[in-house]
Amino acid sequence: MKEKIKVFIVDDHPMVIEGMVSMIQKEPSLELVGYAMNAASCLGYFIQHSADVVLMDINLPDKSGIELCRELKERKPEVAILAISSFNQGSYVKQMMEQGASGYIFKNVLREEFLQAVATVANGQPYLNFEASFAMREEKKRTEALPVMTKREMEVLVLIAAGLTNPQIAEKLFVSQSTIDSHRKSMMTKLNVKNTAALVRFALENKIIGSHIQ
Amino acid sequence: MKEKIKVFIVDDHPMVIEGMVSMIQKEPSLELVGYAMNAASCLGYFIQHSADVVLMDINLPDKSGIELCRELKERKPEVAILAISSFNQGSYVKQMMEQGASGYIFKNVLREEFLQAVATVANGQPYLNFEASFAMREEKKRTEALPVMTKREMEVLVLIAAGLTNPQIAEKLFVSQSTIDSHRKSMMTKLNVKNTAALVRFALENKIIGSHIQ
DNA sequence: AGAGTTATCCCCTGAAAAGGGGATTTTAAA
DNA sequence: TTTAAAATCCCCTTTTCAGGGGATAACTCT
Repeated sequence: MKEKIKVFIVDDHPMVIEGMVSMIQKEPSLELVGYAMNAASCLGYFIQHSADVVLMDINLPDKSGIELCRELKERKPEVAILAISSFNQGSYVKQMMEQGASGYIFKNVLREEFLQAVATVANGQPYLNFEASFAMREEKKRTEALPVMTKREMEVLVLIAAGLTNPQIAEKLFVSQSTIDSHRKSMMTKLNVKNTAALVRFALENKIIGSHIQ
Repeated sequence: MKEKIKVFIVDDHPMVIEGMVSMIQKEPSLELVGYAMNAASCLGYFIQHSADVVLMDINLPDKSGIELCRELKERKPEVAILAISSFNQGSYVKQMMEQGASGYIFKNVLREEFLQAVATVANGQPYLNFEASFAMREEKKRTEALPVMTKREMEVLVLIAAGLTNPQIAEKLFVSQSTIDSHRKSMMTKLNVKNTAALVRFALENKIIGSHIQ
């Protein structure tokens, strides 16, 4: 008889853990070796123990799944990581895969697909469910379509969105108004917009600049 | 012996359903009478059957939990609804409670609290977990601190953020430029900002206007 | 060493926005 | 039915923005 696949869970939702545990226990080919509700205790577990597959939520209380994925892979490259996210978080798929995850599924997958995904990544192959690969393609399209802003342009854009005028920005960055004006013009040309309003909106919607509510 | 509490689940995540089912089955005072993965089949169930408590996810594929809550309460006012949300959705707490939900908990509650919540709402009392009531207070503070925009001002703000100039907006709304100018001024006064950039940013961050990526 | 990009600076013009002031009518609420 | 708020319009001035046209040093990549 084949060895059972050793599974470890990191998720901060007891309900989801309970659900995954229940699915795993009903499946003879899988064996639950432990679970954690935050990144720290997950890393703690892997100091002395190991597993074949880690089911990893991308939203954790102490650090992001992306960060945890990177750290775990650094220490335990042989462990396959299957990222599990709530939907509407498609933008993380690309990042997780880049950090070494073997697979990515959404929490709304059916039982069968979930088991399939675990088996696939345990076998060393990648697995993305339909929505995840769709989200990844969309994300790629989106970022590729995005004009490249230079460092300086970003700085200026942030200050524009903060409500500063060109003269104020010029003063803050110790350059002349003409310079700020040039940056502004080149950004408007790149983004194909005609005024400040559209510029700010574009920047916020595409997360070129972070939006923090005061 | 007391009657068991009849529980129905609506959630589109099989993992979460599995988790809740598992918790319910381990608890002798609870009885699972069915589950649905979308709003339509939930409403379908309640045509012929009933339950004491409905565990309702606020993110459903076919309609929002807020809408489903309203409809279900309309037809079955005697059923207690316990809303269950992923975190970072605190803004929905207030709306759900207004639509007749008896309680609201986040998916990261512990098993004990989950069972406590079910028992409480089944008993006719409201139940909010700590995070939910905190989120509700925060949401209230946020919206109360927000200056009140009039209908017309909203319309103008949306068009400003869309990148239209005052003359263009005036043409679109069949009023003079002076009118748009007045609206713009009054908004800037209310929001205490000094230019278009800050105006647009404020509007987007406070979801006064919806942000849709093209 | 040369090509391309980035960052800096300048000129010009006309349009739009910012910031004051005030006024009228319509609508909603008390 | 009075009052308050909202929506409409106009005047004024100054500042900033938008859009064209350039130019030059610095840095990066080949």
